[in-house]
Amino acid sequence: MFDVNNYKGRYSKGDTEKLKIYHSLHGNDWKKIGDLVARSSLSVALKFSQISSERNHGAWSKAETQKLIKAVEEVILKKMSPRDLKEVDSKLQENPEGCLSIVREKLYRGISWVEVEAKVETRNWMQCKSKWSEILTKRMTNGRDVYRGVNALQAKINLIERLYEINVEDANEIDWEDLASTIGDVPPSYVQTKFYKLKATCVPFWQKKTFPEIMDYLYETSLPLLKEKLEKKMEKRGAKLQAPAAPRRVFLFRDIFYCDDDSEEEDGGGQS
DNA sequence: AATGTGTTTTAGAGCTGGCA
DNA sequence: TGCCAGCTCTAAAACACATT
Repeated sequence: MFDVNNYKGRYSKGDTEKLKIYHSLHGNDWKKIGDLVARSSLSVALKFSQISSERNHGAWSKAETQKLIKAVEEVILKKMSPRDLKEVDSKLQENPEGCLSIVREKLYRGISWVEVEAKVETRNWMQCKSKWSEILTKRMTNGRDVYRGVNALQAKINLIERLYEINVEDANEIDWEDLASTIGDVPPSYVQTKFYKLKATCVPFWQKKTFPEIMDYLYETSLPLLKEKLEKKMEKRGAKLQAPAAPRRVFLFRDIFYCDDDSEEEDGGGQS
């Protein structure tokens, strides 16, 4: 926070090349390297850990995706307390058809991403994390278009109204978990990114504004526009709104970690 | 201090709907 | 009908915060 070399933006090709060279010269002396490329020591250390392990780039292959799902499942199971595991075990006994359930938060909180990275092998932890939240969102909502067409409009409206209502002074007081319910049964990180997007596209100079200022703008200026837009669309063709699904407290293991590869191809509609 | 986890931004591909 | 503007999605980077 107090380092003038923070907030320097992305590393260019040349920057990363320099970083490699300096690392070969100075080893893990991040402070020195940071000085040389005018970045904070933290920044160069993180960047190097990303580039030192040669990882795949671009779209995920099917096999990789499978591997990731499996890895996340294993890591979550491993982390469960002995008591939880016992419970799982006894449930398995009385109901061998495997209706194991898992509490919601375990699906996205406290996952050790380095462990996942090690199991997936071809991607680094950051990539794994992004990809997982994408997969999870899809599986939690199982195929509903929570953020498409009129639903997207309604979701934005709900989001702004709810945020305005709770009236916090600072963005980090927001309970995203709670806010998620205005969109549907989605992970909190999903709402977060939607909100960032919203403010970035609707609010001019948002970077120079405080959170309450941003909220005021969204509520007073953007909200009416969104409502108008929604109305227009609704009457155009009797588009149907999907009420946001209520968040479930627990999920069935098999609903999240199934390993068919119907993830791509066609959406096939919801089966059983 | 290093490592691990969480949050916020950026970039760009790809789709969609309005309009010339 | 084809093009453009604006949108969402996907991927990943940068930074912040927490733990050990």
